[in-house]
Amino acid sequence: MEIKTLCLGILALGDATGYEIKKLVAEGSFSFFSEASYGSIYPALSKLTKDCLVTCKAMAQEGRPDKKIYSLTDTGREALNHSLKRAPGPDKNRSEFLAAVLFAEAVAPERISDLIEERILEHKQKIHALGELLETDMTPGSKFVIEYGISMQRAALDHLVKNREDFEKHTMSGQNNETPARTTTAAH
Amino acid sequence: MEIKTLCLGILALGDATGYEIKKLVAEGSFSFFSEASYGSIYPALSKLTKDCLVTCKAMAQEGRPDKKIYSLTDTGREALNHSLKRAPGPDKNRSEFLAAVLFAEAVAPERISDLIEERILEHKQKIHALGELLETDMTPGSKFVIEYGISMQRAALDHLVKNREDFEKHTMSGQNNETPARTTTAAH
DNA sequence: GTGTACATGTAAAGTGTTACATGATTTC
DNA sequence: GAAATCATGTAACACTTTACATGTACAC
Repeated sequence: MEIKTLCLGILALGDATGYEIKKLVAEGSFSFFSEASYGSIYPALSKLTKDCLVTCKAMAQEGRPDKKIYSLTDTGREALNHSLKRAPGPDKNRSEFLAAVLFAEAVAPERISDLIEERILEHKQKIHALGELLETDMTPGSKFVIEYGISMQRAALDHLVKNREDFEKHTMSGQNNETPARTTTAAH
Repeated sequence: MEIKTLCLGILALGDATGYEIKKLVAEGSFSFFSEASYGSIYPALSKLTKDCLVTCKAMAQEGRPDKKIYSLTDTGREALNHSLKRAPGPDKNRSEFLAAVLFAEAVAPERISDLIEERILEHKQKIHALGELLETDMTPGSKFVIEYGISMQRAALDHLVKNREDFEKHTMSGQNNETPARTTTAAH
């Protein structure tokens, strides 16, 4: 999902400033399945304004840049509607953790236990954080989505707790720190 | 995780060509938590070779470009080890599906049911595909990681099956296709 | 004969992040 | 007095994808 569509969609939920969009994406209902920095949001909003998909009202403020409140136009709503008709692209899940687990197996198996330990803590923290979000954030959609996030975090946590011992046992026995199993050609 | 580190790690599991790395990332143990195209892999391998983190043996072939088999050097192994010492960055989960659900709530609630229906099918297919992978792919690490993927897919599937009815009921009653609830300022 | 698998590589275009620039106000 | 919150914006850089370029060989 490109940032422009993301902004368009967020504005369909209500008027907002660039700053507020950033907060939603960083801490709100969007936090666990999207990302965007100011450096991408502000240009996106400018472009959308230029293309007449949103309008912008500048509100003067003292000691601060004007607050710019963006609203979706009818054209913008149509455009969003149009892009919702196509099936959403597949999820993109990038996990340095999982990669680290696979790599550590070959290069530093003694690291795996710590890796999993820390991960478990992170999941617990995230479940807690999402739980708190649930208390503020209340449209059926955000509720559904945040609860989805909680389900996923719990599933990851459960998997780690249930399978770590078995996995660690396997990697311990094979302690091959400096000489990994080299198969003919990459038969992983 | 940048592509260079990804290549380095994959080569720690065994020698491979760029083509094989691409396949691993597209269909193998890495498929559900990383991504990379030829356009990023080949340049990455060149750079790694230039920096002496990997070496490259060209194998002549008939009617095809030389097959270039890359191997990790000791320096490369050290570099990988070094980067494994830092805690892995947080996962990046981008989901057009979840965004579409949130946006559809405001703009086209009648679309939600289809969206979820298709999603359920996709999860079932992915669970099946990962199950098949399990039968070929067998180091404890890949097994652990693929089973992790299956757990996550199952959790998503379960969540959708269990919560869709309740959620759809809520969005149906509020049928606000053309006039979404506009709060003062983005209180989603 | 059509499509897929094999096999590498480059260039242009797209998309995004990071760091910088600016500065008041409020909370600890 | 230090740090966070509010508020916008640009420029340089990083990274990646897409499309192109170039073929052979085998399966259906």
